[in-house]
Amino acid sequence: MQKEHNLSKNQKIIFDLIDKSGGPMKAYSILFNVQKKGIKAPLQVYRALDKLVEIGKIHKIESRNAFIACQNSSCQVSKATAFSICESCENVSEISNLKLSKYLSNFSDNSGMKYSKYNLEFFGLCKKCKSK
Amino acid sequence: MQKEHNLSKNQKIIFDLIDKSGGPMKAYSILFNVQKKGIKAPLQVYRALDKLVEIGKIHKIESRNAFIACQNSSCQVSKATAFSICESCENVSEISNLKLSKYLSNFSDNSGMKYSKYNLEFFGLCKKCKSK
DNA sequence: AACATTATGTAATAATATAACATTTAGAAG
DNA sequence: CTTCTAAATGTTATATTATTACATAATGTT
Repeated sequence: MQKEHNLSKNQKIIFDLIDKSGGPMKAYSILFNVQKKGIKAPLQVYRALDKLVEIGKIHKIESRNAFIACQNSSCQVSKATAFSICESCENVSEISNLKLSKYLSNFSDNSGMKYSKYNLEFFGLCKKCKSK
Repeated sequence: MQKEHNLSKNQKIIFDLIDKSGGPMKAYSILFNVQKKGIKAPLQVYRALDKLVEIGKIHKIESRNAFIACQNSSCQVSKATAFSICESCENVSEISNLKLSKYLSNFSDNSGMKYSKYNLEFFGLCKKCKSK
């Protein structure tokens, strides 16, 4: 069960925007979109983003400097994320594949490192873009 | 076998610096370090980095905006990369694990996407930092 | 030699992200 | 319900990362 976090005003505005967009959004595009709601400075956006990432409501797509709403309701915190990214249309979706997440969460090598988190990004062409 | 690319002057200067550093380096830190060799502008650095990434001599650590020399001589191009990152000391190493790379290269789901590339970043504490 | 491709040089600027400081709000503890 | 603390907000300035645009030079190919 996902713990219910009471989002603050700015956090809620920004989460709702990203969630409704259905895809990845960049920080300054978020800023532009929430200025009418009184959020005027980059830092206000980044602070909300940081918190939303921390509690697992959104994830950062590192290769794109963009943020997407978590599409996996069972994901309490962002400690094991996997995405598929179309290099043509830039569509992003979160992969929820139990076998994959188990495999990666249990991965260990001989480095002596204990892995507590991972992020995986797959790249390719989506169905639509392939057939063009 | 890795194809021998004849690196240009700037590419060679920048690759040698990253390679000798033994770890990840950031673009503007690279710039600072090569100014005495006549490379004066960010763009000169980014152009060399782009090319070096393209031919697989270096990889970008997306979560850190940093670049590291490829530690895997059989890696011709950067299409399948995995790294372990210590969140305390920021040490990064490239993981070369045949089982892992096979598993990920062959991964497919029901999205209809054909994955041609992936990047995986594991986070945790390295041996040294764990014992502190 | 002519051409195409790749690399370089330079200046300006765009895009992404954080530091520092003051104030306010929301919860928890008494 | 008041005192305390942690979290969130507001604001300005600035740091960091990366690209656009345009001119020139070097390299490789036919």
